[in-house]
Amino acid sequence: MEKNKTGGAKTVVEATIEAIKSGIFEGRYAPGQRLIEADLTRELSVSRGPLREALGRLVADGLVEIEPYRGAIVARPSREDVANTLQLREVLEGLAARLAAERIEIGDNRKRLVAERDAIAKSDAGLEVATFMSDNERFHGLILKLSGNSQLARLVSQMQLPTLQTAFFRTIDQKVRSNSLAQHREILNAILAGDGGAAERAMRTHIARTSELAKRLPDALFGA
Amino acid sequence: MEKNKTGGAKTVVEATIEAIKSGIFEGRYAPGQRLIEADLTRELSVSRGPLREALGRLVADGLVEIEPYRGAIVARPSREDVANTLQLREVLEGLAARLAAERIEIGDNRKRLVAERDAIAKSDAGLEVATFMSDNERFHGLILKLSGNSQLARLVSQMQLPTLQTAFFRTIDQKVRSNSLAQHREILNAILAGDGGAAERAMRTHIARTSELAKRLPDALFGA
DNA sequence: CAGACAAAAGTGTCTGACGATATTGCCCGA
DNA sequence: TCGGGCAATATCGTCAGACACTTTTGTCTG
Repeated sequence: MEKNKTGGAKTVVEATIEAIKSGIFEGRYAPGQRLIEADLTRELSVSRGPLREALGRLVADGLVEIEPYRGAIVARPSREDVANTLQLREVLEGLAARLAAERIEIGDNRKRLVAERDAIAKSDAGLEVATFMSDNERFHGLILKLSGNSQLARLVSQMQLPTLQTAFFRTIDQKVRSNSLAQHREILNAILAGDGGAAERAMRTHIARTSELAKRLPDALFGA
Repeated sequence: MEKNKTGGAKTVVEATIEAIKSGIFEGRYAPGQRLIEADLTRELSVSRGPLREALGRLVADGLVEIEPYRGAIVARPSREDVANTLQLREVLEGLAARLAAERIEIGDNRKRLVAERDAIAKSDAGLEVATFMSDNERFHGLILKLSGNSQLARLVSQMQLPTLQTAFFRTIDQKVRSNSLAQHREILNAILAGDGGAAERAMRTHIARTSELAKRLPDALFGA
């Protein structure tokens, strides 16, 4: 039925994937850094088999790159990759917003979205970067869920550019953040009003804004 | 073993992936069929390590599903999965067509597209199913390439529903096929004319048509 | 100082083994 | 006879050790 979630990873492979993922998210493994099997087997207490399987799956997720006989490194997307990825997220999340608006009366969709709106309103004031990041992720994730298209959620989750996210969110200041929240509210209201067109436009504008901000990141963060 | 096939897959893992993939494409492994490691190691002359790694990557590609302690089976997407996937391909390939039109004067894009138009014109007449399939794949692949967004090509290639493709193309008759070719020509001309809007609309219509056809597939092909 | 050669590091793969889990089929008592 | 329980089997998940191959590093010679 459902996939497993954070916490109860059953197999060693899954646990290993989670460990490496969190290492990348938390910045313990930096973009471009080599991931040497011998080290990882020691750190994570797994043998090479499951470890290699885990690395292989992370390649498919775009978090890791492998070159034959040279090993695995934490992925370092180029500027072009980032721009391309955000361009796709614009259309995909735009679609998600439109679908969510069209399905607002299905199940408890409206209730969940209202709850999200309240949550945003509450944390609006003095907001930490970490709070903003988790709020942001929850917001986008919710809309993908409400779109009713499970493939959509799966695909976008593969386009998170996780190796750059922390760096990205550190560069934007409070004004930009509250601006972003305002856009979230606008999207939310359009969805709650059942106005698919407006929701899609608002979401696309929101992500286009993000693309502009991403262009300002320093060169050092990007790869070939 | 020997030096191997198309493209030059270097490692055993890659060769194994190719072997299983082609097996699925050619229908030698049917949707829902169990893929037992012991059998595959014998058939492909690889050991379990690389084999498991290959299966893991195929999972990420959506061609195979793995349930712990129960093994791997060839993926059997549900009707809903198929509908969702095609909905996404509609927006993604629509975007690709638009971008391709906007970039028609870049590099040798126009030349490549003209060559494709000629190729289509030539094979138009008495067309085999196999010919149609490869023409179709080449056409869609070319437009993705010409879009200039490499992420786009990568993403769509993960949404091929390969386990259903052969079955799908067998169900459609000659009239539908030549109809499809006509749509291809329309898309092509819009791109060559540099009309992004028209190209996107034509492509979206084309894929929406495909969605309609997919709905007519028999229940037996789909999974939970 | 350059090029060649040797050592080291690290990956790719194989083999064999063992415990864990799921499935199958049999046995037994009600 | 029939359903539940229990062992046997099939298969997977993981480990450990070994060796070949490739890339990288380091050193030596001319």
